[in-house]
Amino acid sequence: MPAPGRTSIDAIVRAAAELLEANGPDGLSMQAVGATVGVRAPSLYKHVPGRAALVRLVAADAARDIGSRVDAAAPPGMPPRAALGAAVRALRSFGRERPAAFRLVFSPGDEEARPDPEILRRAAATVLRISTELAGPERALEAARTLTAWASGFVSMELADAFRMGGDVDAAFDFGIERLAEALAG
Amino acid sequence: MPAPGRTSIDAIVRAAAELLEANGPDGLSMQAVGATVGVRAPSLYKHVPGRAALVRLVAADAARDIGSRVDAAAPPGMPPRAALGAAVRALRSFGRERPAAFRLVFSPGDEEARPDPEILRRAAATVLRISTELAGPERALEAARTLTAWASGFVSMELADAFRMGGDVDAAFDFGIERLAEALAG
DNA sequence: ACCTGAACACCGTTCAAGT
DNA sequence: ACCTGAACACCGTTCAAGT
Repeated sequence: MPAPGRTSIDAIVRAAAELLEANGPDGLSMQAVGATVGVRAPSLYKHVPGRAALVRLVAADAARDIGSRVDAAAPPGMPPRAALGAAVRALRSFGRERPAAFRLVFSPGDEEARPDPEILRRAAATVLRISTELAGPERALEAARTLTAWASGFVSMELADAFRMGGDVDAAFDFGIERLAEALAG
Repeated sequence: MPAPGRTSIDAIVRAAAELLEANGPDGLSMQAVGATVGVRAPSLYKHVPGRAALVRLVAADAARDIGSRVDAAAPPGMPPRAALGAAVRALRSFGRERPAAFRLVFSPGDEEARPDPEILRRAAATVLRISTELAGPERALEAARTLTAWASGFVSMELADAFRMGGDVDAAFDFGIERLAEALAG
């Protein structure tokens, strides 16, 4: 009769995500995760191969969440300009709710922390659909890249508190949405 | 007669920047920096208050470098659309030459690693000038934020190897430049 | 004035030993 | 099958002692 197992991979990933959001990347330590789920750090290695893999699992969860939020916000059939706004607003909302998780997904550092890009494929498909409707199939990929670069860059800068010249940041976001929609429609 | 000092703050920052680029953030350890400049790790504390401060000095140097490259690429008097292209191309070049330093400046993580935003002010002024010429004084700030978000987002994604759907990434960059120039000109 | 080794408090990770 | 304490190799940082 094997021991029942005092914790689970789900509880571990959840604890890691909470610690990351509460105390930053350094706060996501194996010892802290263990303490949160009620186990010693070495026991975590029965559930996950190491810290890097755990961080990657957190990132993958976040990427899945982003994907389903973007998909839900901009369902097929929505007029493309409205869909563009809804999709990037969903991304921005996620960034504000879970800034540390957002960084994990979109910050280029930490090679091994990045989730499998496949996970963001559904979100990518939605952005590509919107871009096709706006810019036409010939220019869809370039348009999708322009849109994604702007949206992720804007939210990254906002989270980094990089908008320091005053003014209305919400207005700048709306400005970007409008101008990009026009620009991509060409 | 005081000891001459076997190393210097300049040599330390230079060594830290090289280690960061060569071996990533974890490679920038006090011990490795000490070994590079020919001193034991504790001696570094005579020159710099700690690792976090050292990382910040590396980031500040990188930000200064970005600022002067952008300024030099897009001098006053250049037609605004050409200046826009030149400025963002200079940013992209920097990112490709020093990806780790680019991440230090533009990645939202690592609160304490970010350089004083004041350092990027010259570059910000150049972008704001270009944006004013394109979008007019009323919309200059929004336009500058749109442009900066897109450019930094694009380079970040490129460094993260996030463009995985094939196609020509250079063409997508040029597409972004053209469409943004039109969009900001309104 | 600068540099050193030793020490301290933390990491992540491995592993033999327990249940 | 899972959990543990002990151990190992690393960190950053402090500090008394050397020159």
